[in-house]
Amino acid sequence: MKIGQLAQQTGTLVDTIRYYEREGLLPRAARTEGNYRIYDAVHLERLAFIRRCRSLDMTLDEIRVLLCFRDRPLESCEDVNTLLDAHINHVADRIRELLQLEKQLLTLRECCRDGRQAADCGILNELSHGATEVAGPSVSESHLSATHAGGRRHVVQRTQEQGED
Amino acid sequence: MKIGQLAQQTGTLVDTIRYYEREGLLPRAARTEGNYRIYDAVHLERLAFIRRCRSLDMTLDEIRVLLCFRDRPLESCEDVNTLLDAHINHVADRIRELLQLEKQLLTLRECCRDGRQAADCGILNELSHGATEVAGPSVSESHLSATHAGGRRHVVQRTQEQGED
DNA sequence: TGGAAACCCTGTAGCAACTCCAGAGTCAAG
DNA sequence: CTTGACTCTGGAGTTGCTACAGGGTTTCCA
Repeated sequence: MKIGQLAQQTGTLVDTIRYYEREGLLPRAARTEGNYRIYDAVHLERLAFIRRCRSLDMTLDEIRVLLCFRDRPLESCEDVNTLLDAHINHVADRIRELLQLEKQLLTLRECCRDGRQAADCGILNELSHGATEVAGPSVSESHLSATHAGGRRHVVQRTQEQGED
Repeated sequence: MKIGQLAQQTGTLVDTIRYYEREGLLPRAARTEGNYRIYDAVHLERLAFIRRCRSLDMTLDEIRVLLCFRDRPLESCEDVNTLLDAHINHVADRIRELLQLEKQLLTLRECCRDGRQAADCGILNELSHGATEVAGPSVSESHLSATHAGGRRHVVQRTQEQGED
């Protein structure tokens, strides 16, 4: 099958598939005479695996490791467990951070219940004046962060339509 | 004061301060004869404000809006409240997403309690085989995402030491 | 058969919010 | 006068894509 079909079947953008190939997550695809990439069921399986991992918010590096294990089925899978545990810890850490952040924000929000002049706004005053410390890396001292996505703003995976066969 | 001192007092990297200036969050600083930036208490206050907002995980765009209100103290601060409410919602959404993700990961982890061969690893099998759907954008359909930081991996704000005065 | 539509190719730039580096200039102390 | 600490500018790199531009290929339909 061609790249567009693979994209559709896995809910991936064509560009993303090419990106994974560049990154070495997918092997270089064979080509037709016209230089089109062609894929088979093995590719589809592998890409589906990658997408499933991504939907669990794993990094490409983490996925690379998992793929590595898939490719060597005789080795012990202990490191898979370790990796997953680490990932679970990342997520748990981030949840804790965000809960704390939420609390701070709600406290801040309490400072100004109704519309006033900005000069009297409790929120602006609070932020200017600093009950919250400045330097303290309260959030994001672990390797993961960001309430807002880095670089992918509207991730509406709109698999482009291909003529139905 | 010079940029290094400002950096130290706010727990900010020098590069970050210059970046904020480029981005228009800080006004262009006056210069010495030797072309060094010089700052005063007003700059320090403003930077501290920015850093406090950042520690609450606001985007630079959100902060720009808040700074705008600070600069026009006679206007109503209603939009400040609105902005903060929106931000709180972002954070709450993200928490919900991550809690769901955590649950999925823990379920996955249950698939392989002890070290086996990778071929028999319940986790790898589960990921390959897809009880979790592929295409579903379960995580990150809102505009914010990322368990792992986009672009800043270890955000250990190590304010570089300057000779003690 | 011809031409348009739909698909594919490569390469490059952009996002957010920085961080880091090179290569050069400035300044204070010894 | 040199050393070292500090500063400057400009540019590249980070993550995981996404979105072009500017071309080539295939397919479909009249």
